[in-house]
Amino acid sequence: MSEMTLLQDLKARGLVAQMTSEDELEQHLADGSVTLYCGFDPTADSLHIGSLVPLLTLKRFQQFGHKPLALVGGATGLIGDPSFKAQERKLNDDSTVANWVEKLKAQVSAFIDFECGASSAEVVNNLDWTRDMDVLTFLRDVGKHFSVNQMVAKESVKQRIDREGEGISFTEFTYMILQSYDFQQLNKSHACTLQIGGSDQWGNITGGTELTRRMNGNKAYGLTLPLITKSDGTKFGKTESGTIWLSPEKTSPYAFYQFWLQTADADAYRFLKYFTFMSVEQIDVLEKADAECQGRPEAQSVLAREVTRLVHGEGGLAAAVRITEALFSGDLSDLSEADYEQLSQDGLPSSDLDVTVLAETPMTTLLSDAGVVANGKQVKDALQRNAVIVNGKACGVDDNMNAAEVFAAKNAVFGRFFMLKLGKKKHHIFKLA
RNA sequence: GGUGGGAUUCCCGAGUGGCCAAAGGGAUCAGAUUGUAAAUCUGACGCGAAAGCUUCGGUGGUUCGAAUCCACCUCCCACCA
Repeated sequence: MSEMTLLQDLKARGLVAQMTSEDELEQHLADGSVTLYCGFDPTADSLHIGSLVPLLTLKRFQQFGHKPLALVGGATGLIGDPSFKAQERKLNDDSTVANWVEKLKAQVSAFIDFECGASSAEVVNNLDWTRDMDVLTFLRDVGKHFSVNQMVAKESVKQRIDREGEGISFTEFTYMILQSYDFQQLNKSHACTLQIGGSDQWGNITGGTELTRRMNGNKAYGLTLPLITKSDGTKFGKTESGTIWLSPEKTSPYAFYQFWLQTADADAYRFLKYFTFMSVEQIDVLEKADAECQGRPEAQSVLAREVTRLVHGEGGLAAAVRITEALFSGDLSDLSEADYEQLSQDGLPSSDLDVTVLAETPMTTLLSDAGVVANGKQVKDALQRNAVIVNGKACGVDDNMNAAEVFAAKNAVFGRFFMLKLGKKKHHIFKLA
């Protein structure tokens, strides 16, 4: 890392999708500390792991002495980015968005350093410079610089314009102008000269560099990060239980850790480059070592550890590892009573059993109500395959109406715990109340 | 405002009077195999333990019987003005 320039490192990691005038940008970054920004729109009350790449990239720039601005889109979040979206989106109401803005601000702040002198990060909100702008000013001062012809030609809105059965509202169409205006504003107020973002943002970013040139007469640059793909072609960042969020309330550190641990071999080294601060050389060494020794590679566990630590800290990581080791590597009978308590505190799903209803509640209902699976069908399927295991004992179809016996106090560990396992990966602790 | 097209189970997408809880694909879940990987094979996949119940934008209607036919309504799209 010491010998490589920032751009070389990013390229080695596969983190550069597109950039404006590479040579000039390289020179610009070499000339001194650059202020750059990346926007995060509030489309939910938390960011998800997709935002991790740009977030960490901001940090990478900071490590090289540049000043990152994390922009939270209090204004753009009210409009909705149409880029590569197949359909027009519903508008969220402004109090919701305002609430999300606050949450994102806090989240984003965890990844960049605010106390490091000249390159200290800042969080900005584009609502601050758009809120009081009136329509006529917007149209005359900003809108005049945009050619609809060019906007229509952008790849990012093409499918909305060309595709049969879809359309785009003026509101969403205008999104690009707003984002471009952000860049121009930050260029004016913070001397920001570089915007980074996902590759879907290319159109919006180049709109901003253009506008900055026209309105401020300044050269500005753009760089986009690749879309994260998986080798099997399915969408990155989703599991059966939905999106992997950065917020521990929405995705527990344990679930988060498990997500990374289950990365396919074919993706693991690439993800290490994207999502960790390990050097490319270190990762290459690891890859070589994994290739040479047979059996299970190290990559996934390194990846899971590194990313979980980045997002949830040492404490979150420790909790995730504790649960993982208890459930997957050891004998459950090794667990102490305190361990069971700790596991549910660490984020292993758990729920209380109501003894009085056990007799007439089928296992299917019990488990789907507890959130172990989405519906009773899955439990039934698992029962048929003996894939429901309670305290080490497999249950069959016959046990479906036999919950009272399965969860009888005499079968409980320490008189009150049941470790339920469905399939190989799902665990749930039931506690007698 | 006019004309034409469309709305199907998570997604894409068949279905145009009974054989439809609805083809096929994707996603997802489980089993085998494995390494909590991939690939492959198998099963599940509206809800329900079951009997059974509720669906095909909405409301009415025709019919023994409708996702399929008719009327009206809502929303979306395209083209024309």
